[in-house]
Amino acid sequence: MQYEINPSANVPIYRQIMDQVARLIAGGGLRPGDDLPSVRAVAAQHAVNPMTVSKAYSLLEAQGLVQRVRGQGMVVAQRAVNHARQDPMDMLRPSLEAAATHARQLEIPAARAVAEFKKLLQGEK
Amino acid sequence: MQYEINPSANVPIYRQIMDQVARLIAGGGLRPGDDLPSVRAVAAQHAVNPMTVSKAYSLLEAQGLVQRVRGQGMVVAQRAVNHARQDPMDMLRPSLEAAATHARQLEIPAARAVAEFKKLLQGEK
DNA sequence: TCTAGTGTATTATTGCGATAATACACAAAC
DNA sequence: GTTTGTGTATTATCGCAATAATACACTAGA
Repeated sequence: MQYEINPSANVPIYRQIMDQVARLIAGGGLRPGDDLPSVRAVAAQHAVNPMTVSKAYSLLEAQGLVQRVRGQGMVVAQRAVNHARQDPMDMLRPSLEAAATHARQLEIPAARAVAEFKKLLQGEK
Repeated sequence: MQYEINPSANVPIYRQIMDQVARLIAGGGLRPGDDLPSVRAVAAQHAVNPMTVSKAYSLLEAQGLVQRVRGQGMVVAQRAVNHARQDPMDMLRPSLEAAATHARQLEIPAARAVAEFKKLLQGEK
């Protein structure tokens, strides 16, 4: 597993990690019992401070999505799926709304925006 | 004119303003010579500090998108359109890419994501 | 001229995200 | 038992975003 982290994004790193884990659990890419990448591994791969990763994991644990196994690591909680929102679409909608707002401000025709979106969805699978 | 500002977003307020103005100019919603909402008006409407709005305007001026008319206000620069990216789609793509990534992580079928995107584009026009 | 309306400079303060460098408690493997 | 690998607590520092409260320079209009 590998996180997609953008240090220069306007979204805090610890939040990028949290959101990705939450989506992967909701989507099924991460299942109860699965291990999460270790704090140090993530920190090294992305040149990020370990405490930043730890912060993300701690908050995920507080949300009940992840459990800490002492001396071993972080594991997706058994009840994580229940804690995830019922409809994954509810987690996607904010991103779609943002894109729709931007398209409107840019006065890009809906058809063109949709076409480009399709291309991006299919292309990088 | 009215900005859409989300104080609780993870994007800085001054950046939200900047991005909106840039998109409106690129899209044609704001044309050279048009007035921007006054610093104090925006600050009052959104319960935001005037200096935060001023910061956004100053940076937009540094980018050449906007000009300051002393004692009067901010005006969209004549050459603003040239300074805007050639293809507005280039300004939209990042949002679409983010949404596509999220859809993939949530394992939402492309067809469903596209359908929801269409709905959002048409619905709130 | 006076008033109201522009944007801005100034100074100080608050909170958050992130880093750095250690050190600790724990578990699995050899 | 020592080593290696988990996550975490601690303390301090840094930079940025935002606020607060004034004060200034300028312009348009009554």
